Amino acid sequence: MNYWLFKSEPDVFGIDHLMKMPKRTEHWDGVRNYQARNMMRDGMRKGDLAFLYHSNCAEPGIVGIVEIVREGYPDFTAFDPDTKYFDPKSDPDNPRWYMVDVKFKRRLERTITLAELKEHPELEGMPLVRKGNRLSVMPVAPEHWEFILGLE
DNA sequence: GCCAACGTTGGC
DNA sequence: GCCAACGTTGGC
Repeated sequence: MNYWLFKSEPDVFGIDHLMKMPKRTEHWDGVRNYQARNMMRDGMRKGDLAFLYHSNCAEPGIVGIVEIVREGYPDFTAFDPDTKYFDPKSDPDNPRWYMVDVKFKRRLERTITLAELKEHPELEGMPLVRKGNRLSVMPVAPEHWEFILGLE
């Protein structure tokens, strides 16, 4: 089992939106970064767990846990000119972008803020706390996963 | 709203 | 293949 982290903007699609979806499940579309794409297409397995992180908001931080319930498949929003994720270079016969389905597992008892995560030398290796990090999907080392849950 | 950091694009 | 220009992300 592997651990991951998904960023989302709570104003666009946050944990409150996910909780209200049918089966509390939604496809994680719109990722348009090759590193992130590779992780969703090749790395994530059914049953893997991931932190849900809220970015671009008053209190950026980890707010909950989701589970991967469907492994990588083509991101169909790339084929639809009516969506803002449309990418004419993604061919349905050779899709450029992939997504997974995630299911709400639980909220954390409190938001573990980015500021707090940065205070712990144990987490220095995390891409999330590195300056200028812009990856919207990233792996979480098991020891970091456990450590963060211990902060809850 | 500012701006640093980053990924992508495209000219050469 | 290099690299400057550009657009975007995201913390503050």
